Amino acid sequence: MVKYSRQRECILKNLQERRDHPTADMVYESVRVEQPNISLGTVYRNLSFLAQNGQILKLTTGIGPDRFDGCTAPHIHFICRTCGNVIDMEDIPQRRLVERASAQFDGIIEGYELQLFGKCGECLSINKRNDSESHREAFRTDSE
Amino acid sequence: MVKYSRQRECILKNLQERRDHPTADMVYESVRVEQPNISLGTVYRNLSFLAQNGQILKLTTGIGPDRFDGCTAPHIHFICRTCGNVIDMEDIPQRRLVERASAQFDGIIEGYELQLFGKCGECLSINKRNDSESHREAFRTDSE
DNA sequence: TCAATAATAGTAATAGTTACTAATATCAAT
DNA sequence: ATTGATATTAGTAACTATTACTATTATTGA
Repeated sequence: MVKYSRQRECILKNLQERRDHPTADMVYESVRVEQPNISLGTVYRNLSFLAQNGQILKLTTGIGPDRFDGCTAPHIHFICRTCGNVIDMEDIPQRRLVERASAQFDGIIEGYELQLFGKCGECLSINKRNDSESHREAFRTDSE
Repeated sequence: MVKYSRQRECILKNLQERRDHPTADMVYESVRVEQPNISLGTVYRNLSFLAQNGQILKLTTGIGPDRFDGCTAPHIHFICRTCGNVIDMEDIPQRRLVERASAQFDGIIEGYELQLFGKCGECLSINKRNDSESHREAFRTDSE
């Protein structure tokens, strides 16, 4: 039996209002403005709950922590291998993919996930900037 | 400057000879037969190294630890949401996917990854077995 | 209003992975 | 073959992301 909770509603609303793909920790920091006493465990628990209910998406990118998406309409995710950010792209439907795959398989295919990898526009321009600067100064690290 | 190491060769050979998709720990246990003193850190370091060189694939499934694949020829991975195992499937090329995606984007798309999710044949039959047994006995947990 | 129990905050524990360091192995140049 | 530079290692510590635990609080149906 599922009971209402102010915290869960706040987490869902937060995800639906924003257009990025935050980590659990980013949601935590953001929701803390309205719910100062909310705990990180509650955020994780509710993100899992909401993802299992299909109200949000959980994205495992392989680069840093998992990310979450309040938009459940079909679309593709581009993942930047440099900064780890996720960028939404228009859906490009893969026609008959599941049928064709099922034909060579004795399990059940429930769905698929298509992720694009590469370098985002921002990381590209940082690259260019660093390249041109490298004539006059040493390599600049993240930590400064 | 890359230097030869017996350990790295052994890890690569192990992955190329097997047809499953082992975790780092599974590779470690397997390689330990020939290299009893190899350390888990060495396995992780070399798996990352080989993946970056394109000699093996690193698969982040979102279910349990990362998995590795010695077969770099294009093919699709099915991931069982119940047991986490990865099963190879024939390639179903996504024609013009990257071109179409690039058109709406200012970054660089280097590649894509298509993963199918569902329930593998083995987990399906365990389900059926449990269903029919449930008439006579209580639910059997993993831990016994 | 009350009892049952779902959900929480806060914290501890865990899994997977990476970082560190002194010792060892590789390899190009003697 | 010997040497020196340095890549790689084993072993261990540290870290990050996530889950589990527990006493307390909130929700809800009766």
